[in-house]
Amino acid sequence: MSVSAQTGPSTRTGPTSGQRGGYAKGRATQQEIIRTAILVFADVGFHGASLRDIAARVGISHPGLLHHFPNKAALLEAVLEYRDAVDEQSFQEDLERGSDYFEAMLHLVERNRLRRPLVELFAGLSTEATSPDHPAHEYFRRRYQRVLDEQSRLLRERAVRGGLAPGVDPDQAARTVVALMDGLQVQWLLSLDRPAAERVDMAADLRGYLDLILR
Amino acid sequence: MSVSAQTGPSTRTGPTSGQRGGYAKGRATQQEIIRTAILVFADVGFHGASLRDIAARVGISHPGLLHHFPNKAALLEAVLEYRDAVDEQSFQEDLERGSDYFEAMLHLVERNRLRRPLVELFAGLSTEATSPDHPAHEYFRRRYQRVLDEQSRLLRERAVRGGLAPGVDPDQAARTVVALMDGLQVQWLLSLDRPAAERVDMAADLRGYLDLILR
DNA sequence: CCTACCGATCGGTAGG
DNA sequence: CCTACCGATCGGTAGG
Repeated sequence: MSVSAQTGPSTRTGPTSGQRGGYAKGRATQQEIIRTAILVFADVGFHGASLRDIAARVGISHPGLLHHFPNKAALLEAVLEYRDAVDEQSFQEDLERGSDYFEAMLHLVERNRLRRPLVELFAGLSTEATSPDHPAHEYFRRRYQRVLDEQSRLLRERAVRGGLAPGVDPDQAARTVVALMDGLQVQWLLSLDRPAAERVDMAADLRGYLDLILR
Repeated sequence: MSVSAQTGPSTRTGPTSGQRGGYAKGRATQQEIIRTAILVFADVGFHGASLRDIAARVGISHPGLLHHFPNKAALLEAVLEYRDAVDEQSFQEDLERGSDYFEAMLHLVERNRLRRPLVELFAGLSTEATSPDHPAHEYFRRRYQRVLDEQSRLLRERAVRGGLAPGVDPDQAARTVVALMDGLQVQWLLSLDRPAAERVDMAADLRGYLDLILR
């Protein structure tokens, strides 16, 4: 898992394709650090996490971890980029399979049910990072800007085609959709203490709102 | 608070009413610790906060702080109780002044605009505390249970009087209202970087949703 | 010269 | 409430 030599020829660019073993092992270790950091950050937040804990779970020393990521903030950045890449990939694949945008959003929310650590991570960091001096502040500021802009654009497009219920403001609806997804994550995470039948169904509740505003 | 010997006859509960000056100064210090702790917890979260920092801002040593609150979790509890008391008081006063429940909710959200540290605190802690071993986990579990139950009850009452738009499920709407308030807080906090005119108006967006489901 | 780390330790801080 | 500390652990860096 953390040791996969990969010696064969490769057409890839970057350090992945070196001769004599290349950096493949290093990349594999980085991936495992990122996956482990997601679990730990999700559990105790960025401030609460210790590099020693993350490193120990991976089976290396914490200076070993710092060889791959120069500091804690750099690790956080890699984690956020990883999360975005994972989401963006499956979302795009969904769109290419013919889903419309809001369907793809609902599928994304449904997939999140199987990725509790990622949800915990994102929910926790997005609130931690509202502090202007948090290392992920800029990341989240830009992320929300981007997501809200895209959401507004889509709803305005629908509005001109008559796809919005009367009286619905596209910008307000965009903020509401995003807020709803964030807020439902908290309720869903808290509901995981309860039996499966009583848990919050994030996709169903989001669909409930979309049914109110789309037509 | 956790150790109140209470030997003399007193009609009041707690150490507030001692003779010879009593514990008034101690209570004042406790209040200042709580108010300072709100600022610090809001800024860096529970895990990120240090008792020495809070104590220093109050002007005491950190063992001095621990004289008032036996540990970090106890301080957090006091902070949460303080927040609830503040909110509950103004909310009830609002209802007594004749506001209906949803009006009072909107007023609460409007008041939050002037209490950024409390909003940061609550937004941050509510996500931190989704982890089952977080010291505030039980508090938030119960709080959401209570708020959602009350919200559902109110919406069901409205439904039987015909006060809900057709097709709106009261339980789902309850979760949506709560999720919306939580999610909008994150967007509002992030929008504080921007000029006042571009900031998220939490009350307006909540009203937008209520207008969709109430009638 | 490279990689992938190690054991030890830096100055400070955690809760108690 | 203070000073004076504890066992441990924090993020980060030294030389090898």
